Amino acid sequence: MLLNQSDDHSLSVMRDTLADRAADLLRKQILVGDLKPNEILAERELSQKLNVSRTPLREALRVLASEGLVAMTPNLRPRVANPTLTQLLDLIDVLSSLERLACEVLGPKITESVLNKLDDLVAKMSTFPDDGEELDFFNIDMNFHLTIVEASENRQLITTHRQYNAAVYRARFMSTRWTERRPLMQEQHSEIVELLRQKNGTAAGMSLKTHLQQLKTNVTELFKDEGPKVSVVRVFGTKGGLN
Amino acid sequence: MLLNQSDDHSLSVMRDTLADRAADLLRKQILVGDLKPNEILAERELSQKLNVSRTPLREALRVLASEGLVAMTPNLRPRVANPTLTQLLDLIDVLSSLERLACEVLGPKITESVLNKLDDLVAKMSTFPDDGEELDFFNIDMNFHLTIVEASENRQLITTHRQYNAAVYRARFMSTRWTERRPLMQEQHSEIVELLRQKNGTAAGMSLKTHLQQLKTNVTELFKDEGPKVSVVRVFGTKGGLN
DNA sequence: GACGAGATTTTTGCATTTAAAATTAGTAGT
DNA sequence: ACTACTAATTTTAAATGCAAAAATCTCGTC
Repeated sequence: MLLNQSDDHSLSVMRDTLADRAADLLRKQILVGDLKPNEILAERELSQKLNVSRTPLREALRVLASEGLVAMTPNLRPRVANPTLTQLLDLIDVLSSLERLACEVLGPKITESVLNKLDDLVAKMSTFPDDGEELDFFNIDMNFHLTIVEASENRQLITTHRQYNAAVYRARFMSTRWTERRPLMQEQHSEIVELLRQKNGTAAGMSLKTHLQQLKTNVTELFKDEGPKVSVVRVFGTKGGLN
Repeated sequence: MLLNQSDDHSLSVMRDTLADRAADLLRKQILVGDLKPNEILAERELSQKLNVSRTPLREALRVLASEGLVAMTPNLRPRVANPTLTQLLDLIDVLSSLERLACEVLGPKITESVLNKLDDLVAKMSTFPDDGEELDFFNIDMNFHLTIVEASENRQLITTHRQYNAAVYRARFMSTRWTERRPLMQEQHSEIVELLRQKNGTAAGMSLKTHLQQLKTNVTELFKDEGPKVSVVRVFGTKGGLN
């Protein structure tokens, strides 16, 4: 939990500031769900837990706010963002577009090594046992999408995709627990790889887009159960975060 | 230049923090070119100019860094980001995708009022005098694209588009100065509106995408002249900004 | 005149402090 | 018991202070 100077002497990490490391750690904790939506992130408390002063922590929180993971309203305590259904659907639409672009860029220039990696992931998914760890299945899915995006080699795309992915992470995780829909998922992945192998990025992009359309319907259904539970928080402006 | 509490008592503005306002102002200044690429943004100096202490300014700079407008490396003075050609082309690809999504969303639900606005902008562009102010022409173009994106009503899309637009702003401005290519531009805009009127978002999206492809070639040519001039700056990691 | 080692100044990173705003607790009144 | 209001407490926003790192300057040397 502490934010110590890492013991390994890897150069790049050394050069990180406390604010950077705090942001990284918090981002991770929000993703995994260690910090739950709507949870209060009081500066003092957090800075003590992280063993940092409030200044770098504040900087980290502000960055996370601009990424949409934290909701900050002036004078109010920051909270972990808690997107509404509409916001989630909007996010997924953009995420779709980004992954679609990745396919289109990747199509013409895809390498054997990437194709092998994708094949491998498809295989892993198809042989995944029904009683396997949910998190493992999720990670396979995630890796599949990430592999495609990273293979695009468009740095901006990769960064923005990472941010959007973070914002819908929980929703995506919940969605993979829908065991009945896993076969369809696996089939769609397989199709995408096939189209990429034919270097048909456009078609692959389309396919990926409809694939993520499924995510939207899943999320919508999930929200019927989980959504109303969460308390609504008062909001002033649309400045920072997902409110 | 100062960052005063605005005199009008509009509620939402009152609630802004100094960091928010500093970020807004700096963002604008970077866009317009008041702060030029690679220019050093020393904390003390800037904070004095803005009449703020270093703390809120630092927070603002960090946010701008996460938006890609400022390049921050630990212990080094922040600079206005100065994207390379590859980065610009990557940015434009993503920008394209975003605007394409806007078209696709907008297509089915477009209203008369939006169509009128777009018609108006196309008209303004077609009657624009050859010796008119370059900035005016640019603003017409900008408004056209912004109108489409905002009409999508996807908040996330609008925000991310704003960020990407900011990052390529200068390049886009330079591109509109290419007077010979303006007629083509105007024609493409007109086509897009026509497709949107037919509620064919997909086709409009495609058209918009090829329209922005033109921007890529323009930027590439512009870089041949302007690019090499700029000094390259040493960089440690890819952490913050566009380096 | 160009170059480089070392001292000096400047600048960032982070902690701490102060002031203002929001939250909470408490109390009186109904 | 419930509300309305006030006082005490907590929390953020912003300014300031200090140590460490980088940039700049000085001055010999070639």
